Amino acid sequence: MANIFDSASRKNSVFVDRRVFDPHHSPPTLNHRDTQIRAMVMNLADALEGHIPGNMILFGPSGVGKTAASRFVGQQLEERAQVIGSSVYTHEINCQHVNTRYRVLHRIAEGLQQTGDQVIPFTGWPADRVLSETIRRMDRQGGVHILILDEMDQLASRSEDQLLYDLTSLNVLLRESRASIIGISNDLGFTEKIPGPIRSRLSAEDIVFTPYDSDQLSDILVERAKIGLRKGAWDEGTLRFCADLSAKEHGDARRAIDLLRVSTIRAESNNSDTIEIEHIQSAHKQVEHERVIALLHGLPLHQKLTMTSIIINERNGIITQTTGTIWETYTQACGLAGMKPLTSRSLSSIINGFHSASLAHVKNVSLGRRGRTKHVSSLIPRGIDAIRIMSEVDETVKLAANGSYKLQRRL
DNA sequence: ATTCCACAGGAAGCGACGGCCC
DNA sequence: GGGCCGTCGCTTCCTGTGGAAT
Repeated sequence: MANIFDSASRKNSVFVDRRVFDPHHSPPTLNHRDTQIRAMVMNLADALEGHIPGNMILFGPSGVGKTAASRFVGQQLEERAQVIGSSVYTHEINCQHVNTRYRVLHRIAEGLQQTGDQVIPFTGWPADRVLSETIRRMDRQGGVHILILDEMDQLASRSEDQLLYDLTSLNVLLRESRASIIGISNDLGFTEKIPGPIRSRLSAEDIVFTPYDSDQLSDILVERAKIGLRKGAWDEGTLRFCADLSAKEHGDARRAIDLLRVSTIRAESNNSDTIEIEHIQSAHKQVEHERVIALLHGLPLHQKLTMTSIIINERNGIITQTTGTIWETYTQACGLAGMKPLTSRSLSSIINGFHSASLAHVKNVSLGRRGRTKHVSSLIPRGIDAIRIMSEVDETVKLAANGSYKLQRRL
């Protein structure tokens, strides 16, 4: 008797090893980042002799290998230290989530937890107590501690000055160990936001990562395909197409690899033994749609109402939307939904958030005597009914959208 | 050269909430 | 149980700003 899983059998899978397409996969070598890796190695070599390596900040947009490079160099450093009998420890912290003084110190201390140590609670202790416990544990371990702060700009933009002060003063407080910081940031100008005295204590070397071009992305994809895909299931021309598409849009290796992964799934579900251009094209559309739908679903209510207002304005033919026109529609929508609107200050921040998430194109413009404002247009791909998608998870959006669309049309 | 608009966006503070400590 | 601490999502207040209009 046939089994429902027969058709899903992976015997003839185009994949050989899916793990190489995992966003957290660390490749054994890192292509096209030799200059940056060399600069990091020169700095960190001091750690092997027990000296304090200089701090570093890795700059560059997302998916250009900053995190991968720091992880790769960190691993190699720890391995080398073990061989020559020296002590080096790396602590990787993603400041997007771990973004306060308390949490960052907590995370470092947690990594050095030993049996018999008091467990530090998620909240409740005075932050100074967490700091002294962290320092105690670092000293107990000895050696050199490399703190890798991914998305470090989150700390500067949240005025976590005290934390940056603590981290840059660690070597004054530590007796038996040393510490060094590797910051990772998308924002080139973020060090400008750090107060002068802390910036000079940090005195980090800047290492810049530029987006991958089409040739480089193509090399990266070929490397992954050699390990992750069945021989004969792909050719360099198809991967080249995938790389061109990604280079044109973002130069982000992570997204290019994901595009190849989805294209492979497409090929498999079409019972094709090989990945073809059309699989990449349809995967490309699918990836973008899925990204936008996930973002829309996850928006908090007032952000949904703001996005609804932008779309309603567009549907009503308002071509150049300003903060003011969005605010009008938004307050109207809130009224219909029986909600108290947020202030225009908050709306302005929400609109900026849409820009960062690539849900809207936002540009600051000056209209001379008619003031300064933003010009806003949605970046929701055609074929996605954003209001319907947001209404699916939030009845309030439906209520607000129906009413305000009619009202606007009467204007 | 000056005025003025419609905001931008930083800073401070508030209130609610969750958690720990004594 | 009350005090303390950290966090979050706001509001309020404020100063700054580009460039067309005067």
